[in-house]
Amino acid sequence: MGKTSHISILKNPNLDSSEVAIKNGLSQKRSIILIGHCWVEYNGRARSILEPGERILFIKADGSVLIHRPTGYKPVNWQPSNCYFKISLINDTLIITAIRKKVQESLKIFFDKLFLITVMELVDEGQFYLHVSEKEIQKAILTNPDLLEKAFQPISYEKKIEPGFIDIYGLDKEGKLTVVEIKRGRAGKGAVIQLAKYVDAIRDTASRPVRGILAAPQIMKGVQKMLATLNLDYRKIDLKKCAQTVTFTKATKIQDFF
Amino acid sequence: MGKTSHISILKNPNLDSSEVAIKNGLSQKRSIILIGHCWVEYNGRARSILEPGERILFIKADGSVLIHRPTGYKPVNWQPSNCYFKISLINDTLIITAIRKKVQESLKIFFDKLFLITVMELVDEGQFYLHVSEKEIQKAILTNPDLLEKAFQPISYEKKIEPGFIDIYGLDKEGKLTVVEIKRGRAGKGAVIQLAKYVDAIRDTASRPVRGILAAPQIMKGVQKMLATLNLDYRKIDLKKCAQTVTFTKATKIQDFF
DNA sequence: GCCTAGGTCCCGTGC
DNA sequence: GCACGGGGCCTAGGC
Repeated sequence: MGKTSHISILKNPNLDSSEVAIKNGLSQKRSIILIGHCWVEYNGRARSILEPGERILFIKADGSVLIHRPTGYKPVNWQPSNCYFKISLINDTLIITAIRKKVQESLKIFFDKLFLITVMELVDEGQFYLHVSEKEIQKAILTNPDLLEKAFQPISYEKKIEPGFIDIYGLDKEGKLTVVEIKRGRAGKGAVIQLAKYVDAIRDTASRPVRGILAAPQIMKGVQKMLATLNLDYRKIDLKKCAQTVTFTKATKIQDFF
Repeated sequence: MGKTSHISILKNPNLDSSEVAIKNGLSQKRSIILIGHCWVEYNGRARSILEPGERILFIKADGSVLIHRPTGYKPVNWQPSNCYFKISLINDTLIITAIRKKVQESLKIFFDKLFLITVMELVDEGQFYLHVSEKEIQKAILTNPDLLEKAFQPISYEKKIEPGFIDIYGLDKEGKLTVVEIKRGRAGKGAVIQLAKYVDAIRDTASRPVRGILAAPQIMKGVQKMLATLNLDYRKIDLKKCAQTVTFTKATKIQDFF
């Protein structure tokens, strides 16, 4: 039995002490990893049987369950989060049952030998970002203007005018002057006001028709209406495609991408 | 350092010995679990950043990678099987890079603290059996066509036509050409569209009347109406009878499933 | 390599 | 609650 500030370990535990350790871990909402020899039955939307073998069982703090074989990206059996557990020890077999209530589904794991039990309390407050920055969206659109709109032609970017900088300035497919305001996340009314300001400024100096486009992956409630009132457009931006464009151009330029 | 016949464990290892253990584990095609404090960068089809926190890194013997946070069914970052690795130790940071060659993608995991390293050789030869899959329903209907409809005669299955594959193709009791689309769960509008697509394709090539049947245990709201509009039929599938049919033919013993 | 389709898909979003 | 679409979907099967 080893112990750190975060982790308790049991090596080659007998099934009795395993039962205790698992029950304690579950009641304390810890994450648990069991490595051992087991077989599995699943009953629910479908049914499955997994014959005996050595696997890794991972029970997370939120009640999700994963059973992993030594190969393959996917767990062979699993249960999504928020399931509850029953632990029992019958005839030298430790039985862990994970039950989902919403969808009537149960997963039964039978262990006859455990090699290692790890019970952890992991502290993980880090944010996860699946994204590209506003600069990268800009770069992606400049590289591949179709990401904004078919046949768009950029003229300049970060163009300085009186009220500030225009993200992208160009011509649409009909040759109309166009101001593009980019937002990385869900665009709100502030973005619309910013765009309207630039469009007005350009219209004043150019004294010819000017289009305004709000480019963002999403817009907030009511923004569509506001845009319509001000006669501005919204173009949905596909962040994934932007990421691909940026990554690709970067990778071809910078050798040591990998 | 503890050791069983299958498993090597390092508790609170320093980064130097971690580097050695991981390199050895990889070269011997073992499965490796790392528990520690890390941050992650992913670059490929999309891009992501995961800020520092305590997680579990799981590298499988086939070169698949999973990074799990303390909650959630899915790994926060991952790499499918067959990727290769680079391990380096720079400025008190252990960097594990997992690279996919087919799709140009890289995953970088940076550890500044490791709590536990587990290196395993898991022996897992057990077979996995999944029942009540779409394939099984298909097999059941082919074996006993009455499960679909009285006097139905299958001609072929997985028949390739222009838009895709027809699950079952046959003749109904009146000898009319029939396309069957099978769904294992509750069939939605997507299934109807799929069916309609195949029926149209067959009608074009056969230039005679063609029936379309959606075969599923249940259908979603509005699907019945959609089918009626498109002049397609629905046949409710009894999963229990399908399972029995397949069980009998395969002579596998799956008692009290239902 | 591309395309097609299934999945115990899971998961978010909108109704 | 149900229905629908997206995912770094993954994976298997054809061509």
